[in-house]
Amino acid sequence: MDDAIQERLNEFIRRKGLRRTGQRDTIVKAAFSKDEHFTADELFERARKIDSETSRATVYRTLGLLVEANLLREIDLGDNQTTYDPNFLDRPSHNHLVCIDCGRVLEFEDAHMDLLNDCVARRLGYKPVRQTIKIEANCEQLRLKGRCPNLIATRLTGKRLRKKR
Amino acid sequence: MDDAIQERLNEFIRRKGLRRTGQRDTIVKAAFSKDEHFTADELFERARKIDSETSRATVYRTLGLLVEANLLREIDLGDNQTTYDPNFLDRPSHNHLVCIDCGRVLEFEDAHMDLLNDCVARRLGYKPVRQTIKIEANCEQLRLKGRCPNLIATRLTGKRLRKKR
DNA sequence: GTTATTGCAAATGATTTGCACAAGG
DNA sequence: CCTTGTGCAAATCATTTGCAATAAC
Repeated sequence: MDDAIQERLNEFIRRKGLRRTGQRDTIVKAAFSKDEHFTADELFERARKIDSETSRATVYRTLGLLVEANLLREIDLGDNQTTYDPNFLDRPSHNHLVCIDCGRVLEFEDAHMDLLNDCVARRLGYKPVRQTIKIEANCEQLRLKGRCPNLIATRLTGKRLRKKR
Repeated sequence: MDDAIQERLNEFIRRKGLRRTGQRDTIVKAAFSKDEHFTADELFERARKIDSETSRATVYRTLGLLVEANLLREIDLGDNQTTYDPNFLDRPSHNHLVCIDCGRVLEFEDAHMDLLNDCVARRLGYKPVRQTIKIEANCEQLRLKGRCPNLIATRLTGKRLRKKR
């Protein structure tokens, strides 16, 4: 996957008269090492493991570039920080379901949905550019059986249970 | 409209063992005086016109209550502050189209969309609680005719052209 | 009278920025 | 070289919170 990303980034960098640097390579590598969503701070931690000199400021600046180059997309998971989604290159129009119980985020795609949104926008006199759908939902398994493996895993790791701060 | 809101708020306040206060009445009046979306700061300004003693802290605390009571809903317009939508009592499942050109926000409802989201969530094993759709789009009028009345109005008032901070 | 509420100022936490130094082309 | 990139620490900005004074019930 890294090749396509590197190439798009190089192209973007060239077009804007910017420079390819070691720091940017490090941060890009960290960002696309998994297909998981991440926050600026999580990326900072990952990048530090590759190069411990990495600064938060550069992480933020590089995130800005990657979003502008359409390699990352900002999503809002309802905690008060921006989450970055590295999966829009592969699936350009996916959306998110956030489990209210455990905070788990599922991605889904639906062509009908895309089409419908497109129609709605046009009917209103607009040309749709981007659509964001977030479904917040409860886990059926938890509701019916009183337990949900994700919730248990979440509690164990303490990750992604980010409500309001 | 104010009656239904007051009643729901009173009920909520009673149920939680809270108190009805002059400040809360002021802020609620300010919040529901128009059907426009607003930010905490905009509400603070409005409330100040009714009672100049009003503090920002109380506005934030009251906003929290109103959201919890389902009288207001938080929406994310992509600037870095929470926007509050007072129109969910009337139209519980509406969504938003944000004009990329002028920042204007249009509300729309679509039953097919609701149904589709519902199906998608259930197929994934979840019971949908809330769904948020945001369409970002360009104004056709602006694109075709080179001008858009909203854009002009926006530029004149300087309001709602909030990009990133 | 208790307990919740308020205003103020200080604290917080994510993100941004100014600046002097370092590194790409 | 000349300009862009980087780390650091300080600055921002929306939002939250501790606390002493005040107001509901």
